[in-house]
Amino acid sequence: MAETTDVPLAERLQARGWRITPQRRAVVGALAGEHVHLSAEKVHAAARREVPEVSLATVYNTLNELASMGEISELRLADGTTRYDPKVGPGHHHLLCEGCGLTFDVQPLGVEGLSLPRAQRYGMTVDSLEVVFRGRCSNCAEHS
Amino acid sequence: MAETTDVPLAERLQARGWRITPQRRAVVGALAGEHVHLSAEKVHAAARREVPEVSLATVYNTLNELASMGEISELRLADGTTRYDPKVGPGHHHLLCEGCGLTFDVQPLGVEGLSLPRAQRYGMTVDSLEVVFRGRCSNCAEHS
DNA sequence: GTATATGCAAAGCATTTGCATTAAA
DNA sequence: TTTAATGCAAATGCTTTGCATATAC
Repeated sequence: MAETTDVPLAERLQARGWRITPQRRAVVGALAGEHVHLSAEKVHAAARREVPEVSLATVYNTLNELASMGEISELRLADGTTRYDPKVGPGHHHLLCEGCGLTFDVQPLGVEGLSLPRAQRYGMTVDSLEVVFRGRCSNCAEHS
Repeated sequence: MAETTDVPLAERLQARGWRITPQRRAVVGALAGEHVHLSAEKVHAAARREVPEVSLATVYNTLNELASMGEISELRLADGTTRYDPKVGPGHHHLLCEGCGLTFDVQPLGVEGLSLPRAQRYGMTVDSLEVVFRGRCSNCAEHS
C-alpha cells in the first residue's frame, strides 16, 4: 500500500511553525497508516514503543493540537471514550463495532443522494454530513 | 401536535415490572414531547420543576434504565457530554449544532439509497445506520 | 412486609491543566 | 538565548456506585 504523500505530517506541520520533538514524532507515527482508529491509550502505548518516556498528557496535548489544526479528527464513542482518526475531510464515514468500539473508515454508496429538506433544517446551516454504520466485528460476533 | 400514543411511557413500563415513583415520572415527563435532545443536567432541571428533591444520581440512573430498556437512546457529543433522545428505532437521524450542541431529529431524503459494499464491511455485520448532519443553529451563526 | 428506589457523598474514569524543568529553534 | 514542549501530579467534569433510609407494591 503506497503512501498518499511523501512529505510526512510532522514535517508539514513544522513548516507551519510546529516545533518537532521525538514525542510528537512518535504520536504522529502511531497514527500514520492505521486503518483502524486508536484510543488515546493505544496511541500512548504505540508512541511508547518509540519513545518510552512519553507521557499520556503529552499524547493528549498532541492529539488535541493535531485536531485543532485539522490534521486528524475525533470520534466520540458510546462508552464516552474518543478515537482519533488520521483521515479528515468530506466523504468520510465510519463503520463501528458496538461490542468493542473497533472503528473503520468506509465509503458508502449513495451518499450523494442524501439531502435534508429545508423544512427539516430548523433554521440551521448544514455544513457536513456523516454516515455511521453500526454492527459487530467478527471477533465480537463469535463471542456472542 | 398530537401524541403518537395514549399510553404514557411510565405506565407502559409499569406493566413491565417497573416501579413507578414521582422522581421517575418527572424524568420521563421531562423527556416527553421534546423535539430537541436534553443533557442530563437539563433533564435534572426540568424534573426538579416537578419534584424539587430529585437528585442528579436518580436522573442518571433512570436515564440509564430507560436506555437499556430501549425506550430512549443516548447520543455522545464532541464535547464528551451525552444527550438523551426519547425517540428510538430505525430511520432515526440527527442534525446538530457544532456551536452549542443543540440536537434535532431529522428524516433525510435518500437514506434508502445508502449501502455499504461487502468489500468495505471488514467482516463485520451491519445492524444499523445513522446519518448525522452538522452545522450551526441560527443563534450560533449570528454570534459568529 | 418486602423488595426496590432514593439521596447523599464518595469513587471512577477519561481528559485537562499548572508549573517547574528541559530541549528545539 | 529564547520560546515552547515536556512530565508529573493535581484538578476537572461527567457519570457511577455504596449504603442507609424511605417508599411502592
